[in-house]
Amino acid sequence: MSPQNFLDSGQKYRMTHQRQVILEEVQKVNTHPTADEVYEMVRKRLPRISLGTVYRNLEFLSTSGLIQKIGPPSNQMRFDGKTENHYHIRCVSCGKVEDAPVESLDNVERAMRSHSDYSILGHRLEFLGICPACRGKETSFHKNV
Amino acid sequence: MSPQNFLDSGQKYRMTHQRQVILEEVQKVNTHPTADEVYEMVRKRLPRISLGTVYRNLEFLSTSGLIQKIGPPSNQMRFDGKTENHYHIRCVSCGKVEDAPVESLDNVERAMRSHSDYSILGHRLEFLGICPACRGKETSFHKNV
DNA sequence: CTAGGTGCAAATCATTTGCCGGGGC
DNA sequence: GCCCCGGCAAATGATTTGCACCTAG
Repeated sequence: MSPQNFLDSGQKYRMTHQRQVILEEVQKVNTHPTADEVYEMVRKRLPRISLGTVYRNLEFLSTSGLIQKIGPPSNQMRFDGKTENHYHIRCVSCGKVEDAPVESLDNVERAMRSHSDYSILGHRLEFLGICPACRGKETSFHKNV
Repeated sequence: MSPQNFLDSGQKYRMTHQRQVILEEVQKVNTHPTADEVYEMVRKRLPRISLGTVYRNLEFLSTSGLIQKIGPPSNQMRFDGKTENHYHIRCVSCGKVEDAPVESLDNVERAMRSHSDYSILGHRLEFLGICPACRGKETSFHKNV
């Protein structure tokens, strides 16, 4: 990947200094920081950077595949009347959530119990995909991811 | 479970009309509605209900185990410098996120591909637990869950 | 010169909370 | 009467966006 034009899309994006620093800071730690924490880290090197820029660039970097977003696939909570443990699949295009036809991963959770020093309370598995209704409809993804 | 006192904790909580209606509406559908959607659904039966009440009762019902919260285990996004597919464990007490020592569930994703009519893009597996540092420290959970 | 980038502040969106009156037991 | 509750509106907290300037190509 060229330093200037690292995306193979047609657009020309620059790896600016701010972007570079944010990327380095996120890669440097293994604490999976929040946007605010990244802001604090970056601010030590770039005191005049703004929180908005950090958000913009974290979004940019994760869209580019250089870093990963963890957690909230959507920022809106959803509720489920079924209380048994089961999994979901979320359409990245329309944000719809349905149940996933997969049996419970009890063995995986059991493995975690022995490999980890955490007290394991449970786990959550979610698939991401495009639902039949959305497939073909859109070229780019909806914001609701 | 008695209709009035359905929690085995010492406290006495009532299954009020609003609570009952919210519970029924969430159980009635399989669309995993957002709080707003629940509000709209419930409003058809209780026009004067407020959004705040819906939020309060969804929280109450999920804490009671009568319904389930899906998605955002925390409402704050986190970022990861590692882009390879890997899993995480989140401490429900302090909100910290670490990598989970579990190999990739390629076979599960492959199974989903054949069982589902979604175009599968990927999956996310997250364990919930209490980290060694937090264990013993607290009796009740931090808000950061 | 044109477009992407940034800093800054204001706006948005989901969610939470304080207040206060009302009803169940 | 006491305490849980619900309606309402204001507060909060994370994230996004509009705007004006700036800078690389």
